[in-house]
Amino acid sequence: MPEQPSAAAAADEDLPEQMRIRREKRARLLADGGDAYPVAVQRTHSLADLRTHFGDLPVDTATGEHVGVTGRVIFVRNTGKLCFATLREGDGTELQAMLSLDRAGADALESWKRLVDLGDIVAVEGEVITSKRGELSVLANRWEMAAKALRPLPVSHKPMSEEARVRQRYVDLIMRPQARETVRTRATAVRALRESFQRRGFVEVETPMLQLLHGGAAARPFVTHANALDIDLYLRIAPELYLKRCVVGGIERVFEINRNFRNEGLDSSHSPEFAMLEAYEAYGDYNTIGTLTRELIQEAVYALSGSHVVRHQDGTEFDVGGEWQQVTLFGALSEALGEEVTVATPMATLLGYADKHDVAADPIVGHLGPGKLAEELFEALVVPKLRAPTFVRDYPEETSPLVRAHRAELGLTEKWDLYVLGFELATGYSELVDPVVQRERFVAQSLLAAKGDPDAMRLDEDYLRAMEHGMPPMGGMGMGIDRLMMALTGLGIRETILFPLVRPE
RNA sequence: GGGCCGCUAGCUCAACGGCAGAGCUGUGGACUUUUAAUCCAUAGGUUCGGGGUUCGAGUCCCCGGCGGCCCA
Repeated sequence: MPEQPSAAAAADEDLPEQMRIRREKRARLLADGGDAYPVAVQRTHSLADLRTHFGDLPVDTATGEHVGVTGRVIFVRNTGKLCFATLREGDGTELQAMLSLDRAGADALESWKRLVDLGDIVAVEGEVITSKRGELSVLANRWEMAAKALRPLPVSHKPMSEEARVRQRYVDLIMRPQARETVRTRATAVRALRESFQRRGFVEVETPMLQLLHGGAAARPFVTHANALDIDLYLRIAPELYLKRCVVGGIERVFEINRNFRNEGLDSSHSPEFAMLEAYEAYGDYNTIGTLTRELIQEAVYALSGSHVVRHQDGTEFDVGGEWQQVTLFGALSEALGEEVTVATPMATLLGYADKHDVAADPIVGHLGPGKLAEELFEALVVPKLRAPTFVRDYPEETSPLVRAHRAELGLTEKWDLYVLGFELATGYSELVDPVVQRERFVAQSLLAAKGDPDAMRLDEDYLRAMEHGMPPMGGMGMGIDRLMMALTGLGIRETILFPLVRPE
């Protein structure tokens, strides 16, 4: 590779002073015969190990224990012949390192003061002691750079802007314990979900993300291209139709936790790619799958807090134990309107209520029917009030093309939506398993698509073929993992996703 | 898609149309018990980009970019 020192030097000239100086310190480490990025450093204990083993030492104790520790320097206090630094390691545990003239020697002390910056990762070898102020510390015999940081950290006493946190999550994670906690909370919750499924005999599968036809939900897909086949493919908007194929094949309890992609807007509660849980239970229905959903969430909460009380990072708490409230869509809507509304209520009447309550009928969807309008009224008038977990049951057939007809109520389907904190967390069905009815619903959707509705589903002939082999009665549910995290933490979706999509800088 | 707010030093933020500043960070110095250490000295800017008004624009106007909030 042709070296161009002049160009490199010119680039260095353009750097802010602090970055230039850190590069000079890196060069100095090398010039002194050291290494800014050694392949290995001595690490005998984690900082957490030391905190555990030497938890309660009296002030000004020398233990005689010699250890090697590592950590990122997050705070330094250098005096003439004695230096203090706070080291932080991955799980957030902090420990003080001390360098004294008499223990480490003049050279080590000098190079420490000259070469170590906030943000560097260092290795310190020395004795475990407590300082005169009682702080558990490693008093260094020697120190070594483990990884020189070439960029300064943000100020630790002022919060980073939300944009900076999202765009440079690695910095956010370094700086903010809560950011690291959120990552662990998510991992714990997802693990709890998997364990809950496993205990109930559910099998986890992975179904296609690249699909010839997008289906299983009403949403706009991303389109990509397979060069080998020279055909366009869709990134999946839902795994539903494949999971149901699994049930046809005899995997009677099946679930998947994986990513879906929807080519729609992004805001504080929507991300174009999002993690989704879907589960199907043969010989179940929307009642049993509702119970399963409640238990999954309760067990995840238990894994996090040891109780059924959700604790948000801002301190608010709410209890999700016991049975949850159940209402019907039209029942709750009737109550909110103070007028009896059913699935048979005519369009004109509903439009009157919409007008009276200032709910705008969606102008984009030209095919707006009474069922859709009833749902919009419900979303506007009832949903914001649903704070405690609530199952809203029995949606109009018109808006639920993959759900079977209600066993008792004409024009309704056996579907529930689970609302919590004013947003939709999960949805569950008694699944439609009749291939003839399914074909009719698909055809109707195709007509909508032909009329220009980009959210309408396409006819999936292979899925129908699967159904025609006999699909057992079943309950199914879907839950957004990111939404679940929002419910469990009280955070916005961009905080629960480690690296959400942002516009390029 | 519409409305409002914002974008200034590495970070967080000030600055009536009149010399672009503070704190932290950095740099040089003092300090062997610090905990956002302290003290002295000091450096650091394409004020998001482009155009316009003006004797003079970070500030006013127009266009664009990015972000946030609210509404659809």
